[in-house]
Amino acid sequence: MGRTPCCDREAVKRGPWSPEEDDALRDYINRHGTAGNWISLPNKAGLRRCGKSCRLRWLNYLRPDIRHGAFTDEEDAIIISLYSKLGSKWSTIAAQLERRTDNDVKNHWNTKLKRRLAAAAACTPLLPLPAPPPLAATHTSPSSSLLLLPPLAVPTVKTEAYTCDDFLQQLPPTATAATALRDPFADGAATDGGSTSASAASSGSNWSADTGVVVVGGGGGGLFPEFCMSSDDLAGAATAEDDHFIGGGYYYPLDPSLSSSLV
DNA sequence: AAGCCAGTCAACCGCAGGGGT
DNA sequence: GACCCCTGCGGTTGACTGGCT
Repeated sequence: MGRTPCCDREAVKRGPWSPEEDDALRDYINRHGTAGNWISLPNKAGLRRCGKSCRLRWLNYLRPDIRHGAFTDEEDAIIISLYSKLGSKWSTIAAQLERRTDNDVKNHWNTKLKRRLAAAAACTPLLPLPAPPPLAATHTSPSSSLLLLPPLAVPTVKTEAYTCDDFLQQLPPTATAATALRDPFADGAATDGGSTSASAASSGSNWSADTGVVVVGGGGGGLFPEFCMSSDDLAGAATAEDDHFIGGGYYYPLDPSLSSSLV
C-alpha cells in the first residue's frame, strides 16, 4: 500500500526559495488566490515546486498578514500558558497570538522557551508546594488571568513578575545566571538543564537548601518553577522594578524565617 | 584568521482527517 | 461504505549565522 507521493520528487525543486520564486508565487496568489487547490498551483504559477512547498512558503513567510521577528514577553507568557494546557497544539496556540504562524510558535518554543523550562526543571523546589487555592487575579494585564499563580500557604514574598530573561537582567551584578540558577538536587553535577544549568553546576557557588529560595511565576499554572536563587540574589531582584509585568510571581523561601527579610 | 559549536529558522516529511465521488 | 484527493498539522532536518576559542 502506501500513499502516492504528492509530487514527483525528481521534477520539483527543493530547498530555499529564491526571490524570483517568491515573486512568482506572491504574484499568482495576489491575482488568482489559491483557488482551493495547492497541488495544481505550482504549474499554473510556473513554479517547479511541490504544492505543499508552495502552501508552506505562502502561509509561513509570504502571507502579508503575518509578523516575523522577536516574540514579546507577553507572547512568551501566552505560549507557555497555553502549552501547559494544550500541549503541542501549535496551530491552536498560534491562533491566540496576533499574526503569528504555527511554525514560528513551534520554532520559538523549541529553540527558546523549552530551554527555559529545562533549566527550570533542574531547579525543582525543595519543599513540596501545597495545592494552590483558586486562581486570584491581582492585576489587570490582559493576559494575566491565564498566568497568575495564586499565593500559597507557605511563606511567600509576592513581587513583580519577570520573564526569565528580564529576571536575570534584574539581578544584582554578583548574581549571574551561573549563580542564580542552581539545581538543589544535583550535588554539584548538572542535570539536563541546558547551558545555564551546566554553567551553574560548574560555578561552584554554595547554593544552600537552607537559605535558598525557589521562585515560581511567569505563567503555566505551576508548571514553571523558574529559578532557584540565593536569598541575597533574591533580595536584590525583588526590589527591582520592571515594565514587563506579565503575571504574578511568588518566591518560596525554603527557610520560612527568610520571608520577612526579603520584602 | 580559521575552525568549531550552538542557536535559529526555513523547509521537508509523513500522518491524520475531512470532503467529495 | 469505500476509496481517493487534498489540506492541515506536528515532528524533524539541515542550512545558515554569529560567537567563541
